[in-house]
Amino acid sequence: MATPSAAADDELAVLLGPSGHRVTVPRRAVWEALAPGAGHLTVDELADRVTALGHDVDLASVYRTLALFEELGIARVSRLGRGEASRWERAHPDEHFHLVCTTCGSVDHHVGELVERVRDHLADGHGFVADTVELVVTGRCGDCRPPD
Amino acid sequence: MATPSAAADDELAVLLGPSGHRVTVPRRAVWEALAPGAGHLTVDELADRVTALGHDVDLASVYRTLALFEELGIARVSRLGRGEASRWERAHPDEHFHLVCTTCGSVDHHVGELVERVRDHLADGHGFVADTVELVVTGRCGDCRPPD
DNA sequence: GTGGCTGCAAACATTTTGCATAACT
DNA sequence: AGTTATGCAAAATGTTTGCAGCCAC
Repeated sequence: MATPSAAADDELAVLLGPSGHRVTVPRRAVWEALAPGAGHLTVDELADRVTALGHDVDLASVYRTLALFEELGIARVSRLGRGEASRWERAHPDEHFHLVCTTCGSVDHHVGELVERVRDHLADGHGFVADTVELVVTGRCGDCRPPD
Repeated sequence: MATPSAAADDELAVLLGPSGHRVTVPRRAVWEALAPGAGHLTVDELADRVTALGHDVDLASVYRTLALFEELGIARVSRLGRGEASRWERAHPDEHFHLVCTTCGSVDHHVGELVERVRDHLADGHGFVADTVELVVTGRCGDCRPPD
């Protein structure tokens, strides 16, 4: 499959068109690589996936594409660990946070009402209008936790 | 004041002594620069403060010192913005989170029960043992918020 | 056709590391 | 004395940018 699907093509056209940005091969490829279920990808991993899809996109273009996607609100970045690279995913409508296992390195999403609660808490008289809420929890996941 | 105070000296001796680490000039200087109330400092800012205190400490030593302090649990690092450098502070006993204003760039602490609540929430049947909880909220602070 | 987008390469910023020397206990 | 920590310099990493040519619109 060396060509991004027509579906992704259309989808991107809808997402990019209104803002006057062009639909290009690198952008379609990055959007596909960033597919739902792909998890939290570093730019390098993303570039590898793009290559696996049969494209040869420069790292700089991947960075520029991601910056654009973030600006448009269709991708999301998080800084998950110490000294680690940024990790990207498609933006979800759901508020969620990240559970980073320090043993196996897995990163899980955790959708919950917690993030919303943070927002509410701040809205109540703290004079701070929350824009983004980034919640990262490190620890040991169920699989890596030493048995009790 | 070219010499770190005796107080900081004693304090560090207490903090480092038990673990067998030595009390040295760079470590005393970094500990002083990282004084409470100094806010969230980048390594560069920290190095500048060290210089202002009359010392000449190499950046590599600042990094090594901070890594040690973190390992000992007496300093804390956060990745606050996109592409930004890490910011350091002395570790507090209080759980807290950060409010980053996207307009004026200020970073405030916000001590609250929220972080604790996150921990409790995860402990209840999610199989994840939380180690650190990092909560960063971006938005507009009271001073920068447009009047209603 | 034209302006936005890409690839390339080089610059940049932050952080880490190897090694000989200096300093603490 | 015996380590351990430091300074220096170089490398590694992640990300950004300038510019000439290309491509979607």
